Amino acid sequence: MKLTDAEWQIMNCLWERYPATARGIAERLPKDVEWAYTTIKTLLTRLVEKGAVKENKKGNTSLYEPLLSKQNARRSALKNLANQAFDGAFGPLMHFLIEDEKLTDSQKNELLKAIQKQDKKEKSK
Amino acid sequence: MKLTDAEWQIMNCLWERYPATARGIAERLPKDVEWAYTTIKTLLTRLVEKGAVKENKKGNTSLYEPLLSKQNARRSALKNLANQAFDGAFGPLMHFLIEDEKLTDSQKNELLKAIQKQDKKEKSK
DNA sequence: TGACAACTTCTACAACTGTAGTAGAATGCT
DNA sequence: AGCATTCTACTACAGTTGTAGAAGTTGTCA
Repeated sequence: MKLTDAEWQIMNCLWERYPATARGIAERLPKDVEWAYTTIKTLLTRLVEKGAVKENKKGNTSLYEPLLSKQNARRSALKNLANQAFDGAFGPLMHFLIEDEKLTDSQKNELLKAIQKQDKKEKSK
Repeated sequence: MKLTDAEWQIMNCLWERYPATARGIAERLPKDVEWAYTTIKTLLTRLVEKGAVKENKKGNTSLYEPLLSKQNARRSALKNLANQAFDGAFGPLMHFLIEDEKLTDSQKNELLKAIQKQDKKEKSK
């Protein structure tokens, strides 16, 4: 499932807390995003049509909650990027990240630990 | 600079070898991409307008070459993804990759080495 | 030199995206 | 009950993207 830029904004708010009303989402959008209320509704409607969000009419007002998990959305986005820009493989992608982006020492340590931990879990299986 | 899906296809061919003609690019497109020749031309024109590609009319035929480097295109794409889906930070992105994607042992080793190497370079600066 | 091939530029057009207005229904306050 | 507020559903509309046809121009080979 592929999300557009605007849809990511909405989903990010929704994942942060749900069920949520359109109004609630409006309030949790980043300060610099100034969308008309109806814009948010439109986006939500599209997300419902896509099956990324569930809508629950509660009397007068709709409550929304994600069907697509953040996990999965991230996975798709990364997969997509890997395909487009890294020959479909994650290895080169990570490589690029490590070489290109400046990591602080603590970030590096954290990564090392993460890799090792993941390693151990793997072994114990 | 943001590239669309179709534009990535073109750019990938162009980075692989340039200067290149539209015909040449057509030939190097993945087998499953079957675009009319004019489709490729349209995309190239748009890329030129965007400033991602330079066009060089050689008599009857145009030669194209990238102005946008692969490096930079990748950087932008990653930055964009990080912003959208990982609160703008690369740390969590990498973390996600490491935890979520199954790495083979050798991939892990390679990463460890890469991190360490990068570390050393950093120190020696 | 004429005909076919290969190029180029223009135009087209539907689907998707970003962004929002309008009108009518439901709710709430006095 | 009546008016203001707040929702919702529907419509709109320009810009971007994917995809390509048409028509004119240049090159090439017999």
